[in-house]
Order: sequence, then structure tokens, then C-alpha cells
Amino acid sequence: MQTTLSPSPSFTRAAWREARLARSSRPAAEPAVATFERTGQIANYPRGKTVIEEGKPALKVFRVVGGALRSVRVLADGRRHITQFLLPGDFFGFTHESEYPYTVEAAADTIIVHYSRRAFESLLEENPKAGRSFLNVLSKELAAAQNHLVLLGRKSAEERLANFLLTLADTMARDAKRQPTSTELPMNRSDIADYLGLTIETVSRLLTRLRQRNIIDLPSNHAVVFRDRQALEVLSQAGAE
Amino acid sequence: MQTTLSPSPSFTRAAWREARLARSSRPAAEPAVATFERTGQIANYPRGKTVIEEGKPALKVFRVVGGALRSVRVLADGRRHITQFLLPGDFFGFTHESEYPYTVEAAADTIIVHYSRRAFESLLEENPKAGRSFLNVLSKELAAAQNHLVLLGRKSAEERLANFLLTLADTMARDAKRQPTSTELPMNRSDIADYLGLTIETVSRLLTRLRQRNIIDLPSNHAVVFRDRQALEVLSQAGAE
DNA sequence: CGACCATTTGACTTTAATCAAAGATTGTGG
DNA sequence: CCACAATCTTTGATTAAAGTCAAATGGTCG
Repeated sequence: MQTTLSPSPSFTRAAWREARLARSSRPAAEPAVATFERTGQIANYPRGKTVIEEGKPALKVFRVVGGALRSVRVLADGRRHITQFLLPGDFFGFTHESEYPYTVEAAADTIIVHYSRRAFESLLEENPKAGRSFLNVLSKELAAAQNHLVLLGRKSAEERLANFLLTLADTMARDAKRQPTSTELPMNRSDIADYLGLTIETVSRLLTRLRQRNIIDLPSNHAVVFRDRQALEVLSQAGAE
Repeated sequence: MQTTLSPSPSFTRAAWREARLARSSRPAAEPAVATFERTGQIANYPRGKTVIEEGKPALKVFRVVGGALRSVRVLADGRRHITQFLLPGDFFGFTHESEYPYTVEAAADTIIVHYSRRAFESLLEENPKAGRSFLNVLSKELAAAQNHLVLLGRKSAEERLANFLLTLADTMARDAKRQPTSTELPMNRSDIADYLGLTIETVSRLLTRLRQRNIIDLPSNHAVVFRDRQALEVLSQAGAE
């Protein structure tokens, strides 16, 4: 099950696949999309601000430059679920519908670039390469969503949290060569809970427990240090097959 | 919250959106894709047969003609999750990777059309309309996956099952004008459980309970009749917002 | 400083899982 | 076509994991 290519000996092949997917799921730049990049307009959103709202006309597409956002769905009785966190490099706002199918809010102070949907659509028509690039972006998003389906459907609370911490760290350090040994947590406990299908109390208890076991350190509410990454990888049950 | 356009008075706007999404998420035919359709080769797969396998080279793309398949991911310790059921009209096997990221098995006896990946790729390059069509297909798949994330993350066992029965019925009767009053269940209890993040026992108990409350009827293990669709809609908590 | 908000911790409850066993259905070979 | 094996489904008793309710602690920002 092990491979000499793996820097972390306990990593199975499947775990590797998952880690790779997670990291590559938010590409720094698909080539043709990069061209487009220059025409966008930049904007700042403070923590808590709504960027797009479910049901409103989908007139713009966005790309995250800095900070973090949450894509939110709320049930009639108030239960909330976060379908994804949007981090630097991620696109959002693209849909086949005329209205946005979800709400996006700034989970921390955030910088975003936005483009008109019309400009985006005509780019797709004129430049098949761009269309193909974007197909890849969506295909990667879909793969990430499917990983998350498995996490929500079949993993324990502890596995979910361990998985989340590792994936977040890898994503935040997308461009880095070395595996990160710590990560910022731009979102609060409540956001993490709603992303992992847990309650805030469970998230808090699990973090405390990981700290007590010397697997992580919590220097502040918005940072995690990996003291034993390998233990975390084992707990995360990353593997398939 | 109600609208006169809704045939079912208890349906909220959000519930409608969800139902519409679910139904449209597997389009009968995106125009440019239909052209492509003719070049494919047809094949039969008996129940249980594996069509594609996680990790194997992704050389073909597929479209379901008849029957039902399951897209499966298995954790190291044997826990299984079904990320989606593939029903007539659905595509599968498309990925940006060189290998398939999931396994697909026939959940019932199935008919499939398959195309070479190369032919498919060159179609995308030559025909921007086809690319755009396929972007829509992926975008709809993504929307469906996000609905399912909310279901797994925040809905109770009963809500999940009610939701599943309604969505399945609507999808199976994609082309019908009237809302279906019954549906075939091409997959077994175990597949349903692994799709909804539950156990087979819980699925069975819930079905029995719905029958005892006269909300559904179970004329056979592979069929459901809706005796009180509205009650089922209420239980499914379809709504957002 | 003090109010407000986020986080942690504790006691208890609930939901769905697990373990176990009894029916029911399906498929197969004689 | 029947009989029996194998598989699938249902039902019951018990357990475990995570949720709920409640309160204390800690941090941040006017």
C-alpha cells in the first residue's frame, strides 16, 4: 500500500490521490482563463458581507483573490449548510441558470475580482480553449464535491475534522513546495461545523481533544499547528479503494 | 411563500426550485450533444457488473440509455458511499484526470452508449456549442451534488428518504407531463442506504413507517406508490431560504 | 473598562448504528 | 417446475455517537 514517492510513509495510494485532488481542485491558473483575468474589476468585502444571494439574477462571475468566503444554503427551519469554502484562486457565480443557486458570504475580510457574465459567456463562445479550461475547473469542482459527499455520508466526526484541517492547509498553501506544518483558519467554529455537518460544540470538543493528544496546537482561534501530521492523516481516513 | 403557479399548494418557492433542479439535472438532450449521440456504441451490463473502475485509464465516456448504475467510492476499511445514481439520459466517465476517479457499477440491468474519449475531446475542440452544452451538463451535475451535500450534512434520516423517493420519481419520469404517483426503485436497500449516508436497517424501518402511516405503498421491493405525495413533500423539507 | 460575541466545557438526551435473528424473494440446478 | 441455496429485507433489543441545553470562560473592540 505504500510508495517510496510518498513523503509521508503512512500515506496509502488512495490517500495520495485524495490529497492531490484536494490541492489541485483550485487551480492557480488555467491558461486561457488567465487572459480573461485582466479584464476584471476588484472589490473588497469585509467579514460577514453577502457577495451574491440565492435567487438573485446571476449577472456576474467572480474569482477570489484573498481571504475566504462561504457558499451557504439555508433550510426553511433555519438549519444551515456550507457547501464549500472559497479560497484564493477559486471561481464562483458561474451557473447555467439565470439566478444564483446559492448565497456566498465573506467568511473573513476578502478581496474578489468580478467579471460581467456577458463578457464571460462571449469569451466561452469565441475561445474554445477557454471553454475547455473552464470545463476542467468545473470537473475539478465536481470531484471535490464528490469527496465531500463521501466525507458527509460515511466519515465520523473526528475523521471529518482531521480531513478538513489537512485539506484546508494544503489548499491555503497551494503554491508551496513543502507540506504545510500549520494553517490559518479564516472561518469560525460555526462555519466549520456547518461545512462538516456537525455542531459547533462537537467541533470544539474534537479540536480540544486533538490538542490534548498533542496532534495539533491552537495558538489562536484562527490558527492550527500540526504537531503530528501523520497521526492526523491516519485519523482522516483519507483513503478509498 | 406560496405561489399560484404551484400545483401543490404546500410547495414553497424554494421547494419548487429544488424539484425543478432535480428534474432538469439530467437533460434529455443538450442540442449539440445529440449530434454526437449517433456515433456511440451500445452495450449491455447485467446487474452487478462493473463498467468503469476507479484508478483505471479514462478512455471512454458514457451515456445511460436504460436501467440504473451507481457511482461508488469505498474507504480503506470497507465503508462504501454512493455519490450518485446514473439514470437514463445521464453522462458519466468524463474527467480532467487521466484515470477515472470513481467506480461505476450496474445497479440493475443496464443499457449504455459509449464513445471514445478522443472523439469526445475533439468534438469539444471543433464545436464550441458542444463545449457549451457540456459545460451546462457539468454545471447541473454540480448543482445536484450541492443539493445532496445539504441533504447529507443537515437532513434527518426521514427527510433524506422522503427527498430521495420524490427526486427519484421525478427523474425517472423526466419526460412525463404529470407528476408521477409511483416509481420504480431500480436499486436495492443497501444502495439506497449508501447513497443517503444511512444503514440498510434504518432505510427499511423508515420505509415500513411511511407505509404504516399510509404515505406510501410498497407493492414490491422495487416499487413505491405515493399515496400522499404532499405529506412526503412536507417530510422531505425540500426548501431553502 | 465593559459589553458582546465566540469558544469551551459539562450533563443529559436523541437519533441512528450495531448486533442478532427471523422472514421473504430470487435465482439455479436437478 | 419445484426445491433449496443464496441473497435481500424486515424486525427487535441494545449501544454509541453526536446533538441539545445550559453555563462558564476567553477575546475583541468600542
